[in-house]
Amino acid sequence: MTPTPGPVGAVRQGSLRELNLAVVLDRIAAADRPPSRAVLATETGLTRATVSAVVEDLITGRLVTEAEPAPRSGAGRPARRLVLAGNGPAGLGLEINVDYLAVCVVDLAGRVRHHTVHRADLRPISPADALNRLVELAGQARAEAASQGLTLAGAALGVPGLVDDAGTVRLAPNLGWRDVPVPALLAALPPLTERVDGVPPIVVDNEANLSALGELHAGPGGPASFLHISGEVGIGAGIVLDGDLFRGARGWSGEIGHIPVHSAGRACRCGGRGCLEQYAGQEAILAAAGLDRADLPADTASVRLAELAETGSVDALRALHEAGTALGIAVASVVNLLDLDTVVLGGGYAPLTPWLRPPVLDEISRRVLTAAWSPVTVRPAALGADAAAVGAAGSVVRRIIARPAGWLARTG
Amino acid sequence: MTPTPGPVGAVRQGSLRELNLAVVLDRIAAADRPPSRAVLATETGLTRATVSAVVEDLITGRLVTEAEPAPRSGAGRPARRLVLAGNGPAGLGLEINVDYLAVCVVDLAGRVRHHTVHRADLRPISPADALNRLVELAGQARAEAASQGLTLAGAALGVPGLVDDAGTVRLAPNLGWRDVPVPALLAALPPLTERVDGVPPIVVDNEANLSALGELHAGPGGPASFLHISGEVGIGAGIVLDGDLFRGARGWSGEIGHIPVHSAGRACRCGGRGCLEQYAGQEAILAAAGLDRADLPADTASVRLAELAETGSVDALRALHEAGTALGIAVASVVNLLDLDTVVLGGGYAPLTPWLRPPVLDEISRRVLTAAWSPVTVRPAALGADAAAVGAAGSVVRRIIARPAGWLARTG
DNA sequence: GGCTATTTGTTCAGTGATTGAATTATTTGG
DNA sequence: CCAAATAATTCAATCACTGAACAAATAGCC
Repeated sequence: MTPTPGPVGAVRQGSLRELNLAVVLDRIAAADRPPSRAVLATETGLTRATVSAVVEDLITGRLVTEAEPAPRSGAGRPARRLVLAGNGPAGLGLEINVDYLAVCVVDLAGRVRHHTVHRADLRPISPADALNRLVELAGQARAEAASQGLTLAGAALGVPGLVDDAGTVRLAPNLGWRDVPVPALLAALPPLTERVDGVPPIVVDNEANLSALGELHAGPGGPASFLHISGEVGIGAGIVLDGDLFRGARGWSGEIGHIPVHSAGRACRCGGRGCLEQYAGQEAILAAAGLDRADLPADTASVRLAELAETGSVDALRALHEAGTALGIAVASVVNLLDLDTVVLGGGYAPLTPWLRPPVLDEISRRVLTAAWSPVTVRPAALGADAAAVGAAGSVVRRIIARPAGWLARTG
Repeated sequence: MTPTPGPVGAVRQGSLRELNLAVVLDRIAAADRPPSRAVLATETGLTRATVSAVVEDLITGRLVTEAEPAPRSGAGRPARRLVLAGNGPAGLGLEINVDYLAVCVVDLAGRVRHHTVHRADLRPISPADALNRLVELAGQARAEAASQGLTLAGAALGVPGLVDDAGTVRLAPNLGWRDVPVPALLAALPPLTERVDGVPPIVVDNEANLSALGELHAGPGGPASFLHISGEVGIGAGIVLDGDLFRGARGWSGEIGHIPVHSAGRACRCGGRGCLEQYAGQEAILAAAGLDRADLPADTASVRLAELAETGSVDALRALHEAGTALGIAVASVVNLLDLDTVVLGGGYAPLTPWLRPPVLDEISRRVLTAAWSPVTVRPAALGADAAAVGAAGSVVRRIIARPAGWLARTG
């Protein structure tokens, strides 16, 4: 409704080039086919001369390269198509979860160039030890990246808990962490990445947020606004609005697990009654399906459930229907509030989508006033269990794409 | 967390000045005391020379004027303080509600320069007739504005219902409207305002959205993110995130009335059970307090309730407590989801805040995980019943402040 | 009153990035 | 082989910001 270009900071003379670098690079990143300079010029409204100058900066800065020429189409000089560089900066993505550590490297184009998962129950060991193990894995990733010609331009770490502005993990219940000053614990270690702009070498964030970011950049043509729900032991959500992750006033948005769905229902550890988590959390679903959680590692639980449902297990189907209904009630509230048109089921929910989707859609159509005019899409996440780590690495490269001048100023 | 300046469109040569006009004007508008050119320069990071040039453009465009010099403070040449012009463009705000029409004129500085309320039950008459009456009032407002030296630069109309992108009122249940093409009905009438940029002369929007906008710009130092709840016959909410109204994918955000608060509770006309509206809607509160709605006009209901509560009426107090509890349950879900730190009670809720706030805060502290670290403020709306009309007019002038180049290009 | 320090606002040559037209480069089709 | 078509570059002109110098206006001090 408002097509304003939206200025925020003052625009100095130098910012002009700075802004256009970002505009052109973003265009190259968002295009579904590699654009030529001429196409970029018409799309952005800049002159071909300007685009050429901007692109030259991007190429010398190793952010963009010229791709193979396309097969000939019409007359005229063939276009030199531009793609994001595969040998420029890359992002290091880290994840600490209850029973595994994950590390990955993602290049500018969003390709996963390296990926390691280290399974281990992290609850018994101290945060410092967990971080040390992670750093070890990260070191290997760094070497691997270097051998592929990539430069690590930053790192992001996803944790299953609340993180404050300083990067301290205030509370990660399932991990047993409380007030863990991650940046301080990492400061003693040799830096993993180049330092670009004023951004700290490692950004710590909630894993639900990072998973949503991963989903946002997974494909070229996804929706600009959606709700990404991570169904793990707890239920977290990442909210993407207009192509940006919405973090809330303090970065603690997305706590969806305690929306009341059955008000006089089961007591929840949060103090309320009938919270979503009590019906659609992993433990609740497993219990309803008659499975003992101790029998299976957390990360295989949803796969096991999917298998059971596939074979027609009545208990499993009923458990999933109940969970889907609860989820649908909560999602309907969110959709009513934010008018989203897409809901993505991620984390443990992804493989269960075929069974969760019908009751969720059912509750939405019943409770969302506007659903009659505009249907809501419910679909599984494009990224699998690695969404958080991949999203973390992706957030690093997205920062460069959003603000290439910082990277270009790195050396000169 | 992300201090990116955030470019969206390409920046052409001329855009540079365009952007800086917006930056400087926004700064003048947001300042709590009229700033001098020198102050603006240090605040924005621009040179004093640039600021002088930009300010000159703004002054010749009648957007800014020089205020009375401040009482002398220190040494040096006295500053020439800049304020938003009181004789430049102004916004026309219109509101159609169940039992009144409202029209107001707001100048650039946000001052209400003209205000009329016309009481009449609009349910019996046709939308076309209602709009004709409104246009008549608007004509008077236009004349009044002209006599004060103001130029109407646009109009916005608030309606209690769902509005689509084209300005059609898809559904306004309490008004009995369905698919009313407001712009087409108004097109036959002489234009009320100047045409600036590409914006249609009258923008139609939901009244809850406009009320939230009004609240956003009511004071100079309000919070950047908050939830504004309009408690009328229905319950609507406007969501302000980072200083911008969040409209959702289709402009239908804020439908908070049907969040389930007592899942096995009263049946709601939406098809669900235990919806918020069934416990905190105007009719529900009145019924619980033992009042007959037919006895009192809708717009006096909440005042009457406040009087009763003041005198200690047990029924009224119990009704308000029950409503506040239901509201608190719903608000807690929203705060968990969006991590907001401020909730504004507007519309009919505003005068009832003293009684609603305690149960609302109670539910929040019980249900919001992060409330322990960061308290949530619950306060009454700064604007009274006129919030929607004032917010509508304010949205017009805010558009000019956000994009002054459009106004300046109007003549030359 | 006159002088100095101080702050504000303006002037002006200089610079950087964009602009638009002209030019070069490279291919298809006749 | 030439004309048409499209892509990319070159270059003088232009526009807005920059930085420093300068003019304006006031308070404090002798």
